[in-house]
Amino acid sequence: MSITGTSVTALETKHDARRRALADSALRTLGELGYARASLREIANNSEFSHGVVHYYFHDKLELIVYCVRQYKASCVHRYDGVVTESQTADELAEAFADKLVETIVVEAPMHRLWYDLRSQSLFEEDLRGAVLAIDRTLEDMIWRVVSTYADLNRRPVRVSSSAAYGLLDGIFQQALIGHVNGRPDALDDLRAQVLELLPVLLSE
Amino acid sequence: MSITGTSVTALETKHDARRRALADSALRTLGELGYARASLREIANNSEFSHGVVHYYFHDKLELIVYCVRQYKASCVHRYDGVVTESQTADELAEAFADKLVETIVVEAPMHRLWYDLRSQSLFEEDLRGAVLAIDRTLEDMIWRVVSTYADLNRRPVRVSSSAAYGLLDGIFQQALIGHVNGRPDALDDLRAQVLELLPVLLSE
DNA sequence: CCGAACCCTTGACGACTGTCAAGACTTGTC
DNA sequence: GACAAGTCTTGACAGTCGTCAAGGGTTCGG
Repeated sequence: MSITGTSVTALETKHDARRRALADSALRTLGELGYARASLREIANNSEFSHGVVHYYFHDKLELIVYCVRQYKASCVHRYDGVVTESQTADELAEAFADKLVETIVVEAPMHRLWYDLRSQSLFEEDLRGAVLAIDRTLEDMIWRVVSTYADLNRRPVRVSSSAAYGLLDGIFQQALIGHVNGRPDALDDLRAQVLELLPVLLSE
Repeated sequence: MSITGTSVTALETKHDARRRALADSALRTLGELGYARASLREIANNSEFSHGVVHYYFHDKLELIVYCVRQYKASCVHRYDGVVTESQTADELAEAFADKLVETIVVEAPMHRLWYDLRSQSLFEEDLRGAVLAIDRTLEDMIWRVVSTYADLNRRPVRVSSSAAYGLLDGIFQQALIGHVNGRPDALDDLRAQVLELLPVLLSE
C-alpha cells in the first residue's frame, strides 16, 4: 500500500482505526434511525467527519453497512460467555442467562432493533444476505453454547436442534424487544419468566 | 360525503373498492421491494393507475401503508381456522397446522417478509406502531386458538402464556422463512419437525 | 343535454439521496 | 523548507422521492 519507508501494517492500522471510528458513528446513527432513514450525510453529521469522507474509506454505502454489521457482531458474540463459564449450577446459569437477556434489551435496544431491521432488509436486498446469514449463524452458535452448557449441568441431553433452540429464544426475545420499545411495562419480566420456563423444556427425559 | 340523491353507502363502497384495489397493487409491490424501496410511483406503475391518484384516495403514503397492512391482516387472520375446526384429534391438528405453516411460507413468502419488514420499521417509525401492534395481537390470538384447541383435544392445560406461545412459534417460523428465502433446502422440513416437537412441550403434566 | 360533482392524469416543486471530482489541508520524508 | 503522499472538505451531479395544483375526462342527476 505504502511506497514510503513507514511500516505498512502501521498505516493499515491507522486506516482501519478510521474505518472503525466511522463505523462506530454509523452504528449509533443506524440504531437511532434505522437502515432506510440513515443517510450518509446524517451518519457523517453525527461523527467528526464530513459526508464525503465515507467514499475515501468505503467504496459503497453498502460496504459501510456490511462493515458496521460485522463490527457489531464482534461486540455481541461473547456477550454470554461470562454467564456460561461462571455458572456452577443449571439453575444459576438459567437465571444469569435470563438476566443478561433482559439487560441487553435495556442497554442496547437500538442495536437490537437495527439487527432485526437489517435481517429483514436482507430478505429484499441480496447483497446483504451474506453478512446477515453469517451473523445469524454466529448468534445461533452463541445460544447453543448456553443451551448445551445448561444441559451438561443438568446431566441431560438437549432434545431440540441448535437452529430450533435459537429460533425459539430469538422469537420470545424479539417479542420482548417490541414490547419494551412500545413501553409495555411487564415486557422484560415476561421475557425473564419465559426463558426460565423454556430452558428446562428444551431437555429430554 | 355526497350531496346528490345517490346512496351514500354505495358511493363509499365504490370509493373503498378503489382503495382496496390500490392497496392490493401496493401490497404486491411492497412484497416484492420492501417498505423502503417501494415508492408511490413504483406502486402506481404496477397498478392500472397513475402515481398522482394515490393522494386522491389516501392523504399520505403512510395512510396507504397502514391501510395495506390492515388489509393484509384481514387476509391472514383466519388462515388456520380450517385447521382448528376440521381436526378431530390432537395429532391431526398438529400435523395440519405444521403443514399449513409450511404451505404459507411457500405460497406467500413475499407477504411474510413484508410483515417482518414493517414490524421492524415500526420500531423506528412511531406512526406505524399502532397498526403493527394491532396485527401482532391478532396473530397472537390466531396462534392461541390453535394451541388452546390442541390442548383441549389432548385434555391437558397449556403451560405457557399466549404471548409466549406466539413468540416461540413466530421465532421458528421466521427462521424457516429466512432459510427458505436463502434457498436452504431443508428449511421447510425443519420447520415442520420443529412445530411437531414444540406443540406437545407447550402443555403441562 | 347541460351543468356539476367526481375521477384521474400530467407536470412541476423542493427536498433529499449516493456518488464523485477538484482542490485544500495535513503529515511525513529527504 | 520543498516536495509528495495521505487525508479530508466542499460543492456539484444526476436521480429519486413525496406532495400537490391545474386541468382534462367521465359520470350522473336534473
